[in-house]
Order: sequence, then C-alpha cells, then structure tokens
Amino acid sequence: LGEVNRLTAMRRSKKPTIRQVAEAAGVSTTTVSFVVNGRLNGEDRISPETRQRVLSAIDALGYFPDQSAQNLRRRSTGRICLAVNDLGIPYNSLLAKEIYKFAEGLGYMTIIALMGSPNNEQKTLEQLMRGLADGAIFISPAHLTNDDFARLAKIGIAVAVSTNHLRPTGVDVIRNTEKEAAYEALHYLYERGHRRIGYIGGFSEKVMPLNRYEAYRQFIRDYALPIGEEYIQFDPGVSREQAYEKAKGLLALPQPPTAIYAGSDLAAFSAIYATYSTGLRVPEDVAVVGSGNIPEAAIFHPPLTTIGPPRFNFNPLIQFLFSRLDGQAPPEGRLDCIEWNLIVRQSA
Amino acid sequence: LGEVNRLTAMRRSKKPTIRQVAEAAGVSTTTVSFVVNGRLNGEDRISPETRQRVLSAIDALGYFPDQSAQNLRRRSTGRICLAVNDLGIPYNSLLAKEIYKFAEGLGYMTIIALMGSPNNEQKTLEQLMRGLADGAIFISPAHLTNDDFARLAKIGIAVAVSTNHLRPTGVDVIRNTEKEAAYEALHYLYERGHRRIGYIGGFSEKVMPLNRYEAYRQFIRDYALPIGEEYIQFDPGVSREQAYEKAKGLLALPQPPTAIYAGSDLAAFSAIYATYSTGLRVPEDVAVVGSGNIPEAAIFHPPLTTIGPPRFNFNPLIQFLFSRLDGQAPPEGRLDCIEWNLIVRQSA
DNA sequence: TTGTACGCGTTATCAT
DNA sequence: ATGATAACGCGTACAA
Repeated sequence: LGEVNRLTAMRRSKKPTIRQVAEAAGVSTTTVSFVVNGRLNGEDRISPETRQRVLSAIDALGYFPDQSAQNLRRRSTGRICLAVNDLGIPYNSLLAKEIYKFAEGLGYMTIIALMGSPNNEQKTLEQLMRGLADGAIFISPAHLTNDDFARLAKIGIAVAVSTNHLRPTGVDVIRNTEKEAAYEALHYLYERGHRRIGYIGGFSEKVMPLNRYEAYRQFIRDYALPIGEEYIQFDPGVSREQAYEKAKGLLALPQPPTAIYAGSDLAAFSAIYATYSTGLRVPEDVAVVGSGNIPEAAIFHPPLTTIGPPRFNFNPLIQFLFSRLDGQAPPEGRLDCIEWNLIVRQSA
Repeated sequence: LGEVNRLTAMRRSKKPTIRQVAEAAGVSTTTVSFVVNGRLNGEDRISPETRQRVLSAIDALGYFPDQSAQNLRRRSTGRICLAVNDLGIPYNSLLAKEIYKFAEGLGYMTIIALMGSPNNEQKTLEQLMRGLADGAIFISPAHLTNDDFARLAKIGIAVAVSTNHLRPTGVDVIRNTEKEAAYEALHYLYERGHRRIGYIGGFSEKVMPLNRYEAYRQFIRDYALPIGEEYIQFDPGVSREQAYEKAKGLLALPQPPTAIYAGSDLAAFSAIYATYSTGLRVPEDVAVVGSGNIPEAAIFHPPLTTIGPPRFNFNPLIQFLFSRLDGQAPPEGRLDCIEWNLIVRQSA
C-alpha cells in the first residue's frame, strides 16, 4: 500500500449543513443553532412549533453539527487527551478507563495518544499545540522537557504530568517515592540474605529511565554487592515474552541470582514464569520483587511482593487536570507526591 | 468538582495566527501557508530569502497552524480512530501499537476511543459523524447495528469492523471462526473424559456476547452434559481479580468442575490462579482452556491451552481501513474471515 | 513571485 | 420570537 491519497480521503461526501436544515425548516441558521445547542443567551426563546419543525428537519436530513466548525468557532475542542508510552501496562489502561468515566460526566471526550518513542512525544506535543484537545495528562514522558510543557501551558492548554523528572512550569506535576521504595525493597532482600540480586527492567524503561533503576544502582554500590553487569538486564524488550527470555538468561548464569528485582510487576511475572520453566521454585530458589503493585499482583501465584502505592489512586491527577481546565489552578503549576512503599507478599 | 466552566476552558490565550506571521515577515498569508504546507499547485514558487524570512517569523512567534481551522478548510482531520471496549485486553493494546506505527508512516495520527458501554458506543459513533476522524476501526462493537455503520459509510467515513455479528454495509467486516474453534476445544476436553466443564466469561462479555459462549451452550446441549447453571459464570466482572473470585466460586462447588473453559485467556489465567490458591493442580485436578491465544499464553505456567489464530495478525484490518481511506475499496464493503483453531499446550 | 478575496460550518451580536 | 451578518483561522483560485 503506497502513499494514501489525502485528496480522496478529504472528499467526505455530502454531510448536511446547518444551512440546509434551516432552509428545510424555513428558518434561519440562528434558530437551528439555538435549537441544537439550547442555550444562546441564557434565554429560552423558540416557540414549540418552530422547535418541532427544526427538529424534524434535523431528523429528516440526518444532521450533525460539524465538530471542526464548532471547534474553530468555540476555540475549544471539548476533548482531553491521555498521553502514554505503552497501553499494555495495567496502570495506563486502568487510568484510561477512570479518566473516560470522569471526563464523560463533565461532557468531555477522551482520546488517547500513544507516544512510545521520543519522536512521537514531540508529535503529540505538536498536535496538542495545534488544537488536538483542551487539556492533557502525560504519563511518564521520557524526553519532554520543562520548556516543552511551559510552552504548552503558555498557549492555554491544561496539563497534568506524572513524572519524577520535571517540575511545575505552568503545568501540574505528580511525583512518587518509587526510588525510596525500591531501595527499601532491595534492603529487604539483603536482610533475608540475598547478595546476588539480578535486575530486569520495566517495559520501555530504555526509553524512560526510572528512579527504581537508579535505586538499584545505588544500592549495590552502597552495599558493595558483587554484581557484574551480566546480572543487569536493563532493557526487558518490548513484550512479556522478551522479558521472559531475558529472565531465563539470568537464571542460566553460572552463578544464577538468588533474587530478582524487576522494574515492573509485568516483568516480575515473566521472571517467575522463567523461574518455573527452569524447574526452580519461587521464593525458595529465587525470590522475586516487582514494581507498581498492579491489582493482579495480589492474585498471582505466588502473590507478588512488590513496591507501589497501596492501591491505584488516579484522583490527584484527574483533579489537577479538571480544576485547571476550569481555571481554578495557579498559573505557576502545582506539585503533589504519591507515596510508594514495599508490599510484602509471598514471592520474596 | 462541579460543572467545568467551558467558557473558561474556551478562552485559550493568544495563539499566533497565520496573519500575524505574515505581517511579521512582511508577506501575505498565502506565502506563509505555502511555506508551511509545501505544495500549492505542484509548483515550488517561493524565493529562498522570502522562505527564510517566513520561517524565522514562524519561529519567533512560535506559530502552529490551528488544527480546527485546517480541518474545517480541508474537510478532513488526518486522524484515524481505534474504537475498543476495553484496553486491558492484550489484543487491543497490541493492535493499537500496530496501528499507530502504520498510520504514522502515512501521516495519520491515531486516537483511541474507549467505548465500554452501549451508551458510549453511540457517542463514539456520533463523534465520528461530527468529524472526529477520517476513518475508524471498531473492535467487537456490542450494540452498533448494520444501519449505524451504513450511516457512517454514507457520510464518507472509512470504517473497518472486527465482529461476527455484522455484515458489510459500506464498511469492511472481518470475522473469525471462534465458534467452531470453541466447539473443538470443548470436544477436546470431552474426549479427555471431562464432563463437568465450567464456564467463565471473557471480560466485558456481558456487554458483548461472543460466539464462544454460544458454542459452549450448544456443546453441552449436543452432548447432554449434566451441567447446571451454577457452573456457568457468564459474567466475569470487569477485572482479573473479579474473574479470580468467580473461578474460586466454581471450585468451591460441592462437585467442582474438572475442567474450565474461559472466554478469554486473561480469565483463564485468573481461573488457574484460583485453582492454585485452592491447593489444586493444573491440569491434573482442573484442566483449563482459554480463548484468544495472546502471546503471554505461551509463557504462562503452565503454558495455556487455548483457541485463537496461530498469532495475531492485524494486517487484514489495517489494510482494509487504509485502502478504503485511499478510495481503493468497493462501496458496498468487503468481508474477510480469520481462522481460529485449538492450540494445545499444557493446561489441558 | 506574491497578494486579494472568498468559502468552509458554526456561533454570537445586534437588530427587528 | 426570529433573522442578518460578522467573525473564527486557514487554504487556494485567481488576479496582479
């Protein structure tokens, strides 16, 4: 399939316009617009008969207001955008569901932008600047800078960002204490006698370096752990299957690790599958700790020891966005922090 | 948080317009537009100095063409929409990634619409009619009818639908043989001596009745299996945890099932977790068969016996959409069918 | 090589 | 209670 011919795609066939409706109903476009939108100047002012006539004309023609025209005129889209790097991550899909529900109640439509690469992060930014949505939530952008977000804020787009790498610059920022929690988890493993602790990165960690990795690096330095680079699989690949293979590699080492710390719960699951497939047990032979505390961690077999918040709470993010959309937010931006802790279950 | 004040959200602050750029560069808007969009009549016709002047003006002002205005003028959005009912499903998130990549290469931006409820399916439809995107892919819409899609097609929106419930009406339809495959899976269980075969629905199956459920119903009728309604957990809830609880309920029956057929691989995983947590083994005590053959099924412990395509292939869907966008599709719509089969691994 | 002027569909103002 | 009209920002025939 070659280059799509935009000209062809452009030629959307006859969609009825407000003028056609007006003509069919024998009224002015003003009247039609008023019937469709209800409010005009706060005042109700269409006679029942006229309204009925307009309504039937609308029905007969199958009229829908054109969004592009509305957006241009209203200078707003009625849309918000959720920008994420990966949709396979439970946190993101759960957040998406939550936002949809909330936004819907306020009359906003939610769209999702999948970034996935530095290039696409910039593209999403540009789309937003060009009027893709009135507001946006960014989850762990990897390559966007404080300046990027400042520009977004300056043209009046409401933005809330979940990241540990940025500060408020006209946008609201939510951080977490994953670094401290990761350190705590490693210390827990250390106390239980583990010295060869392997690392498997979270998904897309290559594109988005997380503090949990820094915590790992710092811990093995602080405790002078005898861990060579072969124990560190920073990049788990893009899928659970690839993480599985990486974990098998770890377990095939001459001196396999006695514990594995994973940058995500999903990667931890893969590590556990790999352990099983090698004929070893969890946690007796290999202890595994994950990151994120996704709901599935509690029902996994064995229940997963991990770091994370007690349960996902998307409210801070959502409140930040919508209060800002509503103009109820300080121009300089706000900062919040969500607490992460070690949650001990049975995998370690 | 109360009603968001749309008026406030509307008042996007000063975004530079093409006129301001033109003025700053001392040229006409035509020239600016040409510099920005490249082609005008196929002919290149801006002098290097002028172009440079325009470019620096654009840079200085931080100009971006307004998308709403562009869309209105061009009568197209340059966007395609992926409409799904659930993002937690690997099939959907993988498909999303694939579409993004493909669409990006063709200059299209992809957005995702989360439907999730009958109400929202209609809303998505309406958004599309009003110019949300130039084309759309629908995955297993539950309540949209042939007529709904015919209307979409009529106003020139390119649509491809993955479903077994609809026929081409100006849109392209892709079906699969999940019903036959599910029947085959049940027969496989039957042959291995299983008579009390429980059922756990796939996620959102309540909102989207699948043929695999019909196959189950038909099978127990055909083989006169002694299965009461208590063995049938049609609605697994909305999450893996809820499916887990439902599965535990099944296993707590006075005469627990010796096999469980699950309407999705994710539900099958939950069933297996539940089996483990009851102290039973898979497949020795309880055999489990899933549906979908998601990649994780192969690395799960034990590797999951399931039905599905040999591997996910999104090409038919993507080709349908983009060839239609390109005007290369028959107006009446096309039909394709993807083969599903039983894939025997170790969980049954 | 560049500028003028109009139209896209809708909504808000103002007049009737 | 209703209608005429002027924007909104951009793209592009057509004129210069």
